[in-house]
Amino acid sequence: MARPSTDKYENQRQTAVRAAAAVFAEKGYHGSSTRDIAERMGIKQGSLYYYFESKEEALAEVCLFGMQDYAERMNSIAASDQQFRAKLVATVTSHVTKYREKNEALKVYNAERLYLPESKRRKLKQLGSGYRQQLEEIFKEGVRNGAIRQTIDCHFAAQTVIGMCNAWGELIVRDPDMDLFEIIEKCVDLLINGFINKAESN
Amino acid sequence: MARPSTDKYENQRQTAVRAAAAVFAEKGYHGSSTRDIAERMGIKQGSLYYYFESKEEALAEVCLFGMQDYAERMNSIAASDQQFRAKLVATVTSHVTKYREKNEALKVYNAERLYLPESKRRKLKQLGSGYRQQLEEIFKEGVRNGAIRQTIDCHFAAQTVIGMCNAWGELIVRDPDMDLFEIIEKCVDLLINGFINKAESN
DNA sequence: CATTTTTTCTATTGATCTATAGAATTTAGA
DNA sequence: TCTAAATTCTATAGATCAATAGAAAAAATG
Repeated sequence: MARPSTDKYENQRQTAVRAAAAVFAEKGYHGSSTRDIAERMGIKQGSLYYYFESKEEALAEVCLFGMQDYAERMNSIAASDQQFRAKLVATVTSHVTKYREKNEALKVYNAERLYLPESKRRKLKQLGSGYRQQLEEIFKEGVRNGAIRQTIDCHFAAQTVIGMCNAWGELIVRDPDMDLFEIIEKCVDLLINGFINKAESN
Repeated sequence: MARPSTDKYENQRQTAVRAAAAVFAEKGYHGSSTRDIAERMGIKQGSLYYYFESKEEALAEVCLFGMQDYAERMNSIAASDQQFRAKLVATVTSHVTKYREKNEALKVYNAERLYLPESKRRKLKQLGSGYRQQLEEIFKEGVRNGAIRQTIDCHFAAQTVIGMCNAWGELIVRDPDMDLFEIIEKCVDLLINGFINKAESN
């Protein structure tokens, strides 16, 4: 039962995680069979259990894979020495770009992670709320140095940015031809300036 | 096989749709069994088929139930004689409030509708894109009469508002204690004004 | 080449699930 | 009350699925 640590094993396991991500993204966790996953990577159903202890473990791995460096990137953005606006651009870019890169895994994280039992979700929760908190800090800093309004609710702001990025991420996954750069630009413009026509504003 | 049209039948069918909505919302379509649904309404698994031809039909009904008057309400908002801002407030209010009212059904519509076959999704698609188009029209009108900037991409704007409302809807469903009014206010404020501190803006 | 380790396969178990058929029960109408 | 219709139940067929055990094949090692 001990896992070999050969190169081939690690490679195949990575392949398995990606295959699971693709299948889960398409059919949902409960709608996918272990047979689907195995077939996608060119092995038989039973052989999959050489790489995963259970289907549930596969889901956990996919979610982690989808979340990981995404959370790490936020760490470096938050710690960086940029202006508020630059940090916001970096956040949205990082978030939305992830959907293009490992599109399936992040989608699975958002849509299916709640089916994991508490024990397997703990680490994910940590990553997720760490992400949100750091984004919140960016907003708090923005308030402090006057980049954004004093009245902004930073918790609300962070949740909204995440929600907006996820919503566009979904659309991006479904339509690979979409222009990422354009979307990022427009999202940031909306977040900073709103839709209002200042010339007419009271 | 013909369906009775007694009051009791209609009532029980409605009960069945709501039960299905609740179960699908909690466990997902594929994660739910017809037994779960039947049990929730206090009948046996087999009896459920007196009200639905198939599990899939149940999903279609739930989605329709979740979308219907939600789309209708948008019709009347778009047709109304209000200013841009009022229409935006009405839209966000209507959208977010729906999540509180029939919370499960709308969540199911968003998360599970793609599992329906084309044939059963056609009507839903119509409702959905009708909704988006009317929201787009509201923005176009706003551009025309100068309420919002000329440079706003109305398609982007509509998608973003929908995405933002859905994201908050999800959070609202998960936390029943959330203050709807506050969220609506903040969403609209963000959409109109952005986060920027105008006093400092260049 | 011989042997050990790694990887994949086959075959199967037991569970669960959708859907159907027909019996039993309840309700409504004459 | 008697009868017909409506509603629910029981029982089961047929299919699929996750997971396991052990054989077979492939790859690595000496």
